[in-house]
Amino acid sequence: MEPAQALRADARHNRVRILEAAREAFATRGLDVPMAAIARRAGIGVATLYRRFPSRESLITEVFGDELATCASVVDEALADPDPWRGFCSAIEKVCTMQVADRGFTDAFLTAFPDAIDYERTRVRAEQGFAEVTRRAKAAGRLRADFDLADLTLLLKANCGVATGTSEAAAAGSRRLVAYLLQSFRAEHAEPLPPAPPLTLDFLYGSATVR
Amino acid sequence: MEPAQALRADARHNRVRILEAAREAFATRGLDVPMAAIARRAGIGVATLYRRFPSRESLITEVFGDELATCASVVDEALADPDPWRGFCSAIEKVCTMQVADRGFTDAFLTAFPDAIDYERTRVRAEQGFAEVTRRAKAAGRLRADFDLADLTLLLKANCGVATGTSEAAAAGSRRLVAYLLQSFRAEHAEPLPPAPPLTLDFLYGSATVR
DNA sequence: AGCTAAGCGGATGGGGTCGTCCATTTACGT
DNA sequence: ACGTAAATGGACGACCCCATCCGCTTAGCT
Repeated sequence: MEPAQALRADARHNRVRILEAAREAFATRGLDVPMAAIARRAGIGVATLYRRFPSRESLITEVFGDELATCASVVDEALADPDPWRGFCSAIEKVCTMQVADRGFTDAFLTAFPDAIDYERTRVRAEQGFAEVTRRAKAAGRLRADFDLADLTLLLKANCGVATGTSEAAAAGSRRLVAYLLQSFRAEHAEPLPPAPPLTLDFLYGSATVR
Repeated sequence: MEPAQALRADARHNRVRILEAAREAFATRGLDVPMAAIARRAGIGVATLYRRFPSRESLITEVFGDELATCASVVDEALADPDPWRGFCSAIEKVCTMQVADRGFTDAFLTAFPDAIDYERTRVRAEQGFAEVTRRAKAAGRLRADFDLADLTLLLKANCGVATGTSEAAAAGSRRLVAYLLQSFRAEHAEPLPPAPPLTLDFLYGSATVR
């Protein structure tokens, strides 16, 4: 993942400064913050930034690799919870909180990364873990049987819509939305639903691609 | 609203072509489609566009005035329905469908218009009408008592998040989200919720302002 | 038909971002 | 201490978008 071995000491140092700056910048200004702004915040020149990360995408991938890993660990925690339903709920709540806190993270979920292998690998791992959480929660009779994995995407995208701005109000909105939806996800009193959207790429990512 | 009287015939003609082109462009490409693209689609020069609508905002206001009026009439239909709950549900379903069909409409809901009076007036009218729908649905014992008007905004914003792209999948997602939420809104089996977000401006509009 | 003001659209300047090039600086092995 | 290759950063050209200016065209009245 990191060919950062052969780098000279100063280059290695700058590399982490770039990543810190990018994380901050993405979090507060979203994914399309100018590259120059990131460079300035890191206290380096634009050229250095471009040499280290040839495309904006590679930078994003690197930055959100960590946060995606956090997602995966959230799923692992959910799997470790003896109560499948509680695990299910807290996993969703945690991820949604992360989304609200970080605007770039929100965007990253909506954006297609044609060739970010590591990224995609972790994502798939988290997804499969969550599928297992789902399976258990259904088996325990707490999660409605017609819950579809696409409903997770649905919830995340809905949460994205609520998470505009980083204000406290957005956080409150997100909490409430999640509470509403979790209530609907419960097996008790479940009523028929329209079919889940197919989990195609253009639903996952809208039609957005990073430039 | 329309000082289009004193215009020469050709100018009047071009004005409607601009509006048509703008409606299409906003619907398919979102609110920040280049002005030049609108002009080209309308088959006129940029200058003409700017003379007729000095700011992008004035154009948006004009274009979405109609659609907002449709919203208001949707609310009126809901008020006319003898069954308050059915009115409540169908109003929400209709507006959400509109949002999915028109990307610009979605954006318009998220964007602040500091001085679009007509626009704002209609919006307030629709909002008050919906408040009445809400009151009746609660009185009929169908809508949960702790439903807050901010929950409508919450739902609309959530729906915006789902409505990226104009694909059929987005429509299916929206329908399912709405079904989930309407189920949670029902009075029966309602459970405690975290507090509703305050209906402040920065929640309504994120921190977005049209440029 | 002819006049005039309204209307038109291309060209243009100003601002902003992207991504590269190259002269200069700096780390690090000897 | 010194030489070399790695690393740096500012300047630059290309592109895109906004919004205005100005010389030309045309509708509509008499």
